[in-house]
Amino acid sequence: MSGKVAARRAALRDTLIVNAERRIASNGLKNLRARDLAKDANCALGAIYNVFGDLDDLVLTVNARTFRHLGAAVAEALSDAPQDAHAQLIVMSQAYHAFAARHYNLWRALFDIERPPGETAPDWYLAEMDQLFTYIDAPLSVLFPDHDAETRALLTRALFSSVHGIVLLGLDEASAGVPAPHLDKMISLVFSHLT
Amino acid sequence: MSGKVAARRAALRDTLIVNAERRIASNGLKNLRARDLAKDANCALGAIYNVFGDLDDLVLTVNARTFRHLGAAVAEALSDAPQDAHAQLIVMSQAYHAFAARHYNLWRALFDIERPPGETAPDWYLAEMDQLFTYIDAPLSVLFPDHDAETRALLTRALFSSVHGIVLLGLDEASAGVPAPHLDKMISLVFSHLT
DNA sequence: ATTATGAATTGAACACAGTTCATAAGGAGC
DNA sequence: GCTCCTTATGAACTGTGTTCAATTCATAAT
Repeated sequence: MSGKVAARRAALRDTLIVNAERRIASNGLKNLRARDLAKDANCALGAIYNVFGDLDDLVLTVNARTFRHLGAAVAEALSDAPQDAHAQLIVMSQAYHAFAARHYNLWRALFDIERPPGETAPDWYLAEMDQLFTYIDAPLSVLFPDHDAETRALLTRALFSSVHGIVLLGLDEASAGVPAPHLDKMISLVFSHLT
Repeated sequence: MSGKVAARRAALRDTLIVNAERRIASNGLKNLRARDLAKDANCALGAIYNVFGDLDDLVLTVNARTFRHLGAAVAEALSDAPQDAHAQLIVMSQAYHAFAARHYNLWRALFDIERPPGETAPDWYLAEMDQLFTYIDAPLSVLFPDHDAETRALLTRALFSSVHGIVLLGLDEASAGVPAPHLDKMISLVFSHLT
């Protein structure tokens, strides 16, 4: 049975992912320690590097999960939303806010991990991003049927970035610290003025 | 002459600030090294800690300068702007974009430094932020005279955060990477739809 | 001038990360 | 059971920020 090794490695991989996710969620990305993970998984320190290239690889794997969950949360909110295009944009954005607030450290890890210079984001990241853009693009087509595709693509990006910025600064307790209902109002304010 | 020591320390302080700023600007915050700074300043490693509590203290000092320059850039753009409220919002935002692009690493350092948990942002940070909010508030008062003060304050925050988000994601080459003219168009798109 | 005293400076040492790699342990094929 | 190759191990290596005992220096008293 030569799959013995593979199975053990796969199990270790899962254990590491689960524990890394738990540790990031509760203590934040910057408090993630290789030695803690090894203890969690009852494995040698070096074993982590048999399964992942380095810690960033592991974090990136956690991030892929997080981004999927984020996409799912937005999609679910959208599926329950009314037909009104404005309402859809607001519901999605508030779902983004809710996810970011609920899983703050995991959400931050999506953007706080830094890539070596010149390296591009992983494919799943760009794909998940595109998916979010697609959700936004539909109601925008309804609201602004006269825009050409490129302009609408820019507006889509711009509005996603806007919501991201509002949530990012709004959830940063130390600098801005806005209560959740205010954040939701800020989101709806921006979209309600969008004509 | 007891000012001898104080003068030497003040000189070292300045030297460290200037070199830290240069190093952050060219290599980014995460490549700033205490030992490099000591070599730059021809001082002992420990001398840094006679003058600053820790490296974060030094970076915070650099950040204060950067934030002042940022505020000045926005103010200057505003002073050259037309009377039209929409135009003012766009000009300021594009000035923000221009500053962030021109001094990318210094601008990132403003937000990438992390504070100990529970610690609030320094006063100069909040004050500089308020100043930016004030610039935004004026044209918004013209555009939306019917909003009460609190709603307008939320809209101000929301729009600042929006621009920040657009610039933040737009300048992140690895993930989004939007050319500068597109970024400016995204900014003007958002504001041109604001009614 | 000389010396005595305490403050300021120094840089080797410390603590603590991620990562590596010589060695040990384990499994596959005969 | 034996051999050989793969895999796992964790002590050691490298590179950080920070500290602090030892030293140097500035000031004032004599």
